[in-house]
Amino acid sequence: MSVEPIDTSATAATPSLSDFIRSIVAHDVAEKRYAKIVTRFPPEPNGYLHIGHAKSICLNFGIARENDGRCNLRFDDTNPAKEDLEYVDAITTDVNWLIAGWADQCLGLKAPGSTPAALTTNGKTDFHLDAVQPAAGNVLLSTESARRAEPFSASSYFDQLYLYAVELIKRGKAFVCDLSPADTEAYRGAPDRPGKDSPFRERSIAENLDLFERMKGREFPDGARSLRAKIDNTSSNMWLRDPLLYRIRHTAHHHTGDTWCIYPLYDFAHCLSDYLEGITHSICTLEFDAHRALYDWTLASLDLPRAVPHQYEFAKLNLGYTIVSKRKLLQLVQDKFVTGWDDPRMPTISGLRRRGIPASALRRFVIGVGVTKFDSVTDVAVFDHAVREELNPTALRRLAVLKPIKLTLTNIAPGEVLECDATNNPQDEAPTTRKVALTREVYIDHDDFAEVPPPKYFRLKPGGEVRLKYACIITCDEVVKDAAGLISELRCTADLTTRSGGPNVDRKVKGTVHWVSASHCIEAEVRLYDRLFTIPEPDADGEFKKHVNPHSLEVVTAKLEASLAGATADQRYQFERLGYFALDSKDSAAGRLIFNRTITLKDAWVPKK
RNA sequence: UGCCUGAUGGUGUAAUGGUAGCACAGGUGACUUUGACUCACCCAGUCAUGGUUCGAAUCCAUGUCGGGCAGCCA
Repeated sequence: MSVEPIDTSATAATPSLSDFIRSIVAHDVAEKRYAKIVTRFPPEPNGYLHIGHAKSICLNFGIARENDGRCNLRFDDTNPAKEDLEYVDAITTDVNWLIAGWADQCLGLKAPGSTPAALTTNGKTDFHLDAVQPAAGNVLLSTESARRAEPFSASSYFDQLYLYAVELIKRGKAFVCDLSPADTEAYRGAPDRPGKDSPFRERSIAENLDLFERMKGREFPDGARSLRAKIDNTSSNMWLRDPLLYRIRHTAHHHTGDTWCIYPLYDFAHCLSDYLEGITHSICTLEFDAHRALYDWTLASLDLPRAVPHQYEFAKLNLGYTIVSKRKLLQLVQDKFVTGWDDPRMPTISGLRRRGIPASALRRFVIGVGVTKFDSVTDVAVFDHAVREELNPTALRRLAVLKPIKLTLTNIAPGEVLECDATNNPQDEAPTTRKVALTREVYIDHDDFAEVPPPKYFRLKPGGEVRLKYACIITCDEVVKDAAGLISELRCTADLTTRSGGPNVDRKVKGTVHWVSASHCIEAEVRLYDRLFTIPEPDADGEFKKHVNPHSLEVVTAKLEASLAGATADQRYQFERLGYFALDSKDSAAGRLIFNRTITLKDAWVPKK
């Protein structure tokens, strides 16, 4: 990794990223092996995208943008039983959001409704589907653009895939098998024990052709027959033991409807989809390593006329205190541990977005962890750091009190309003300010007062002094309690000579606290999120549900400075001394504001309890 | 007990036979009208054992430990 900051913008110079896959690509570029580098991001629409997919997206789109290439968005939709249009839409939105302003110029889409065109290449019949050059900007989201381009999908290759299967049969490399699923499994053997050939393996080509056509013709029920590759049942690689190519599923597909009752399996569909699109580098995660031999076998067996794609594998992302598995995230949704896929506690792209994480922060993080074949667990602190790095320079500073204690400044008259200048962002080169009202009654945060302070406590205590940020230094004269013994009010004196412009403005006190005027504030719901799991590796024992943090969400009614009434969803705020906050894109409404805490500020002070 | 794959500070990574570097975390201090930010300093590593070589994190051998592979999922 280079020492320069990671490039997360569209216009900045290409970052000097280096990893084993980029080295391979660089080598291929140097050798001029391809006219253009083409990668793809191929999610199955059976769930929402998560932070692990973000790594894959940034790898594939990153390689494309660094090499003036293209990255196709393709739905790997070959299993209608698990897939749904809801997921197609959600994934499309997520990908668009993550790459917007960074790599959308490399996004490969196809013409709406298009399928691979038949052509003759090097004297052979060939199929190819090229990408269209879409309009710039929110390509995937506007209906105008959708008329001109749409994501690729394996299901739009079903005709060609069927033809390739027939070709494999004709070449004696595939056969129709009548073994039941259970028998197929039994015949396959085990990793340390060879499998044995199916009794149907030596059927004639003519019979295979006839049976396969009848499979397609809805003649047989689910599971009755399958199309299998004829490879080697004694191979030490299980995926070479006559793997299935097609199975019968009388299930409607979200895209092709009832047109098909046979569907290709991943290993057959994926390599050929890559080929049809002219993919040069097919990048996937480590668990597909064993499949690479089958990927190569399938393409080689068809004797295709164009250059074939190659598969490379990298280690998927693991993050501390987080689950990164679509299947398990689905369980969290179904079992109501969270409110949905886009719950701000979820590591889904939609959840992170809703929590207020900028796309640039997500990119910064996943690019920063690097690409290797080492199965690692990244510390969440690295993610937190990336988020703060993006938010600190851009977030507007605002005053907000999460858990209010009323404080009366006894030397300020009721109704009197003292205007204070508050800085909008001290990180700006020329910071601007706004006015906040200081009045007789204000709120400070519960955590900023201690009747019995721990050692080294800089905040307010009986008889102690503290600065109200942007206002003045105050002294706590009296702690007023209600009948139950709970603190109901703090009576303090304001030293107005310490205000900005006052003679004693430079007087130093150890602590500075945030505050809001009781009469010039608004109320809002604020959702305080904590990590979803209580241990660093929630699924280490396979029981991640037992480690869900029961305190992952705390909802408070906060007091906010009045200017926040005009808060907008795309603006990020730093509530001073508390953290970064964003309006909830789903539940917040004008007049009923709801903020999500994106992340707390780093807090080096740890009181001893 | 088969095959594939991997191992660099606490964590994530860089170094492609030639000075083991960066980031995060942690620690100490400076600064501070955010206990934030920023700055300075500190901390701490090549899985083991052999071999090749003038020289090994890198190449070879053996071992150890980790991950993956037996869906008609992807």
